[in-house]
Amino acid sequence: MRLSKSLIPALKETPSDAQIASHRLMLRAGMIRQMASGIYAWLPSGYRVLNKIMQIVREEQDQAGAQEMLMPTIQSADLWRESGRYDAYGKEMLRITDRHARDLLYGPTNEEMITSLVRDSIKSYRDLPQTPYHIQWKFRDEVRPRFGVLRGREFLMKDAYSFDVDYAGALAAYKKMMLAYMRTFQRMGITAIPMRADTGQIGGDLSHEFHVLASTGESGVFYDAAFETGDALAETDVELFYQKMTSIYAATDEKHDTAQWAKIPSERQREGRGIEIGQIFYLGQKYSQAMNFAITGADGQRFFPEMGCYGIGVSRLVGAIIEARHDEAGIIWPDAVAPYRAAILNLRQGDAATDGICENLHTQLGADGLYDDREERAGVKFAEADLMGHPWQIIVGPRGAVNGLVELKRRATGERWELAVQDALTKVLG
RNA sequence: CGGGGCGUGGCGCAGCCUGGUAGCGCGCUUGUUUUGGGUACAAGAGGCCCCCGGUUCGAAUCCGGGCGCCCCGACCA
Repeated sequence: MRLSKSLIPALKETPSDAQIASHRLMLRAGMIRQMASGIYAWLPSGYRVLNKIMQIVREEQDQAGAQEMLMPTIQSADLWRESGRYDAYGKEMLRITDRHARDLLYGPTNEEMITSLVRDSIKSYRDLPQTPYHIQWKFRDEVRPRFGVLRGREFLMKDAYSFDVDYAGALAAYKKMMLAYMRTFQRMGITAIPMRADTGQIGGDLSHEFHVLASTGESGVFYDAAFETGDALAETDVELFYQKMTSIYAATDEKHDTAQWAKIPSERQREGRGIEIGQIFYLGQKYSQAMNFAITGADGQRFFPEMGCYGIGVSRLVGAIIEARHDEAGIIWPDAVAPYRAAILNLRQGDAATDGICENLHTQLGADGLYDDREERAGVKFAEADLMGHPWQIIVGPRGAVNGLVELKRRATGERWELAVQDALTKVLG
């Protein structure tokens, strides 16, 4: 992409209504623009990040045996009356009336809908287990939206739902999903920690929240340093993984148990702040019962399937990753989710040598390269590249260009190398 | 939902108290300059001063009513 032709409106000054780092940086880097309170438009570079995150989530869900589908954003109130949640949900639910005066709502979650869908098509225990998921926009009419995409009203979420014949099956699904979540977050270059959680409005009695460590996080977290080593993640057997993962202490401040905490050697005690980016729940038969989803078992008797639900805040992750990965100059994208893998900075636009090298690099990098071909001073290009946080900057100036050399800069570490064009490219692509 | 604050060119703000033909910085356009960390000079373009009503000879400014947005708290993926 050529920066001169892109819709990536970077801002030199900070918009006054952005309080925290990720919100400020997303606005300044031209990733998003607010369209209404808690509602954002995703501009090209922000949308690229969103898509990369979505893709990683998708791959890991598929890997865990879940099947992708897509449910609508608008739901019928009748569906929610079946479970009793239409009245229970409160003002966070955005209620809509259509021209025929029928009650609709913009979905805040999809338990009712998926249960009804599965109920209508699954009639035998032989068809279970099933784990459908989708990645769709949700709406919760928060009293007070804030922090940009971390706490918007409209947000993109991956939600999966498992249906099993018995508790053992549901538990196996739960464990498998926890493993998939940890792999998902690891691939995105962030440290996430699963913590025992309340089940809140969703229901059920077994639940974990996943928190990204970030100094600006909303909740205080306490955890055992054993999480930092990543040993448990190397475990490929689901049972062993789950055992290891859940035997290490980790809790948010609400669920912090000081007696348990005291048993951990002090040199391994870690306190910090976290942002919740996902939560998994064992639901039991709450919804299958409420919505009369019964099927015939091997013994010929009718039974209610055991359910679980599993959410990841996809749009929130964009903000959470930035909270965890930024400095005074701007964002520091992990390679896997960066909008562009490398920026090509032409320091002397119009110079035959620099133009030639830049065009060549731009072609070879394809869609993952962002070419700053604007008629701007070097300082402007440096500052903006740091702000946008590309993992690599390929700096092409007239001094090196005559000898076929460019400077490669790694955003995360500040390291620089003077390299031949092809060597720089190899390093970036490697 | 309680408490506080703000709406003035794209962005950040001043002007409002004490009514009198709308201003600054950044950005944008053109030219010159500069050429490896947000360059300098010059000339320009761009505004229903959030909306509606009232007071007044005259309202960005005073009064009333709306709407929007932000911050603190309670609440939440």
